[in-house]
Amino acid sequence: MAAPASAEAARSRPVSIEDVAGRAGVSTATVSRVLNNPELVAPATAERVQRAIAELEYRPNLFAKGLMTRKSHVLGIALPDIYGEFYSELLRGADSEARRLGYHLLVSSEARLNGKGASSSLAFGLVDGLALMITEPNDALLKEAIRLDVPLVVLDSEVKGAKFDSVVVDNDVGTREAVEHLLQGTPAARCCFVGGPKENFDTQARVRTFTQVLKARGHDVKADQASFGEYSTEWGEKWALERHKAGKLKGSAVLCGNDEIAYGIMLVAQDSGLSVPKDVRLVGFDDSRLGRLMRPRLSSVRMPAAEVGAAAVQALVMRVSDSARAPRQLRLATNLIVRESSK
Amino acid sequence: MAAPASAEAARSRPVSIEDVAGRAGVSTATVSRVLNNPELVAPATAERVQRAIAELEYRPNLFAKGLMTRKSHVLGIALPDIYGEFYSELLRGADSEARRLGYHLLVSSEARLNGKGASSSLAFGLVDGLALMITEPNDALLKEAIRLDVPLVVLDSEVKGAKFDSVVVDNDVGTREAVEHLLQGTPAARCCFVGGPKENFDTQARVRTFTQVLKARGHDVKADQASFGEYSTEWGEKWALERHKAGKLKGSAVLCGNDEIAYGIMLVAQDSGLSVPKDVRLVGFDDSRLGRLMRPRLSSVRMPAAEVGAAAVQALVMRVSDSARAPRQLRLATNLIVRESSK
DNA sequence: CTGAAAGCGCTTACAG
DNA sequence: CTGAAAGCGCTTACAG
Repeated sequence: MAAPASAEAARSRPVSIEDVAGRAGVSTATVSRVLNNPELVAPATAERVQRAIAELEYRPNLFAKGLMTRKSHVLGIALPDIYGEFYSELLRGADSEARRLGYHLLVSSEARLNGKGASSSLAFGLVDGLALMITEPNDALLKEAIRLDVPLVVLDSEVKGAKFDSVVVDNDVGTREAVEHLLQGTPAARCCFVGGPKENFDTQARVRTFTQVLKARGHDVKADQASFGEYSTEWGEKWALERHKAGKLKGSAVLCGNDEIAYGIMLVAQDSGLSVPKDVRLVGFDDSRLGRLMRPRLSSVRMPAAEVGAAAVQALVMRVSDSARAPRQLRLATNLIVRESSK
Repeated sequence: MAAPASAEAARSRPVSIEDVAGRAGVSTATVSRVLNNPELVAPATAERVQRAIAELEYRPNLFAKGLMTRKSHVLGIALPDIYGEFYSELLRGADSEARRLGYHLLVSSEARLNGKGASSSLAFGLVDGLALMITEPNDALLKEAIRLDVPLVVLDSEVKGAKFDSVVVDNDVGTREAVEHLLQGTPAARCCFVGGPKENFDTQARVRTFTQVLKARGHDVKADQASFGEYSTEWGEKWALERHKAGKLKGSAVLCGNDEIAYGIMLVAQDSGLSVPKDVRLVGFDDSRLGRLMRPRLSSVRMPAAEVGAAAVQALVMRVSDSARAPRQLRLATNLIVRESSK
């Protein structure tokens, strides 16, 4: 009564539920029940079916299943880019949470909708829900996502009064901690913010808080105290070089848009014979591995990247089972981690 | 004759091909042809159908489609981990190639099959093919992948006489270049290899070449010339510290398993008052961003990560359309990039 | 506890 | 060039 060595290889088409039913001497309905609602089936019958499944190495056709259930157990996640630790961490957090909940992740790493709009980067099908990260204004992309008509959670971008969930990082807390930390020991007039792209939501939130905190101390932020560029070491170097030429680098305390920018500034400072943190105090953003590798070690505002990914997946899964659920805005805190670069 | 504002929202179930057929006054077969083989349909008819599709905002049900075509246009990619630039780059390369070819990527970032085997991390369904990265011996995982019975391409791992495609990096070329480069200026007895985990396929390939090249110069590699640990800065620091204590760091030329290890060694060397490259010459592996950020800038062997990802996707897509295709082994070259750390 | 049968939304010979 | 109809492999009321 042993099964043929390779049941499946012998036939032309894959083993179907019908084959299993035949072998177990039951109807396909019963096989289906064994798979999905075993409590409805008599133990003895169930066991017979299970044996047939094992012997035939049956694996359900998920297309047929999805056609009935309208569920794929696949979630889409669309990121503007996949580079850098933040995205890796976010993806990892999302993936492990998805796995835990019985889902898989369909990843798009270039969801940018480059101008033309034609590139329909979200041409997902088969997904039960979509997590979309939007870091800069991009209405076209958001509209496209909404048109997909699946549960949607937007990351990093706040849309007031939206009909979908969102998960954002609360830049405010961490930024405030960082600025107040820098203010201890450096006068407000010598504190600077060196951010990423001006349109970037995070950059905007951070500079806003930076400005507020200084203002609360009675200091109006001057034009040259807040600069915008990109999230790169090069931009940090450029800023530091100019600042140094103007004779204003020494004595500054700088909050950087990310750790790479901080690294660029640190390199220039050190090359110029300035000591970090004695002459220049530095705080980065992201708490990346890079920051821990620098010497002096970089103080940095931690972003809960993995948590963002996991929260997005959770929100999506909740909504899949309860589409009436009220839209939720989740805000995850950031926090300052002080290391040597700003002591 | 304008379409209702929101055709889909009005009904309970989504728009189907039947709705489109009704509106355009044709059969569902014709609608299907317009979608998949427009050249079989009269232009006037096709246009009428297209209009109906647009008005109703029809989007095909991919489950039903897949049930017939047995194609999802989704490719699985399973990595042991998702951390680090190598994986990010690989994923990015794979994703953009997939997009170009009309596919999507289902990503699993923890394909490790931790001992128990139970964790069936490859529980992919719905995929047309699977790219699986295996960096250390893991027969259970490979077997599981084979049992999935979809086109398979294995990354980073060579399986002789296998029935599936594989894409590997040719460590040999780059390693050879690197060792010969170090040998110019440093005697063979003072050249070292500091690798990652001993079981790691890349580590093994590299130490093999390292040994061969030295042997070709008439030098037998001593036990303390090749060390194994992990791919981390900490391991690099540990190695360098011990080596320094033994008074043997100065004058060494070190080929490191990755850039992080190199960074750890560089930190210790500099802290010990040794100059890189004057007292210690360093070459890393991966040509990561980190390497370019270090000062002195790190020489490194470039790994074509994005190309590996893209090649994997290509192989899979080819095999999806031609399952009779003979298994191919693709080997992508590595190359040394000399910067300041080994001059 | 189990089965017969309808139905999910497509594609594709087969006829015309 | 187009349509009627079968069929892909499941799930799920509905009966019994």
